[in-house]
Amino acid sequence: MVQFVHPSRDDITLEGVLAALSDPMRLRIVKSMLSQQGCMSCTEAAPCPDMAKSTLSNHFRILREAGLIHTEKKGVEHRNVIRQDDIEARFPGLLKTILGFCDEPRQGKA
Amino acid sequence: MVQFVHPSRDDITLEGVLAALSDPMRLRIVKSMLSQQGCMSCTEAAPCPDMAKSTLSNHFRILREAGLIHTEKKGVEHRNVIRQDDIEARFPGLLKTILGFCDEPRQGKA
DNA sequence: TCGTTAGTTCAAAAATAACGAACTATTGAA
DNA sequence: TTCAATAGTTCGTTATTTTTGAACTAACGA
Repeated sequence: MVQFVHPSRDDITLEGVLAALSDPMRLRIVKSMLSQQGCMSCTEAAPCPDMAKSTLSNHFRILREAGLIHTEKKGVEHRNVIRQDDIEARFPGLLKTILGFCDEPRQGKA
Repeated sequence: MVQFVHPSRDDITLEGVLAALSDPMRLRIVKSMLSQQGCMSCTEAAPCPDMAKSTLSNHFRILREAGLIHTEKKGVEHRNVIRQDDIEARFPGLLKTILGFCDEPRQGKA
């Protein structure tokens, strides 16, 4: 039985959030979850199709333990939601600021 | 003769900046440089005194190559300045947002 | 010139991340 | 109920990144 570890709002740290977002793949995951604004399964939010399941699972665990997403089991899949309110309460504007730049599709040289 | 690699303003990438700032030590370095608002030698900006010189040097190289700091040789030491204008031009508000939260000394459980 | 200081480079050790294989849990169909 | 399929996790190994100490360079001062 899988137990998900979710930090409480106050246990969300800046370094944890930054570390979680410093990975291009995780940045994309969060970005797609933000634009979706609803639950997404791990596979739905996968940043690229050819990523190993275990790697993807690990990325979600890191995002989860950093407090960026909330995961709960729903049937055969896991529903992930971005913890936008908690992060906003903890670090107002941070997510919007970071992901806002991420929205520019490409910047100069690819 | 040491040649420093500094990306031009437009070559500064979000992921590079986030990756550079995702390390607690580098975050502290940048933080102290921001509060100082002037040149700092590597040793002056060292986040902890017991860090190996090579590690410190490596952190500065990462910050430099991410475009966060500018380094130039001045006598026996290296003067590092934060490239605040370039980062602001590239990602307005990012640095202030991120480092602003970093200013809270400690948050809940240490 | 010699010693000291500040920082870099290199190669090896330590820590992290990615992967494939095996596993668990749920669903749906026979 | 049993069997196959699906969605993720966990584990152990490999690959990549970080940290470190040792040796080096460059600038300064006595």
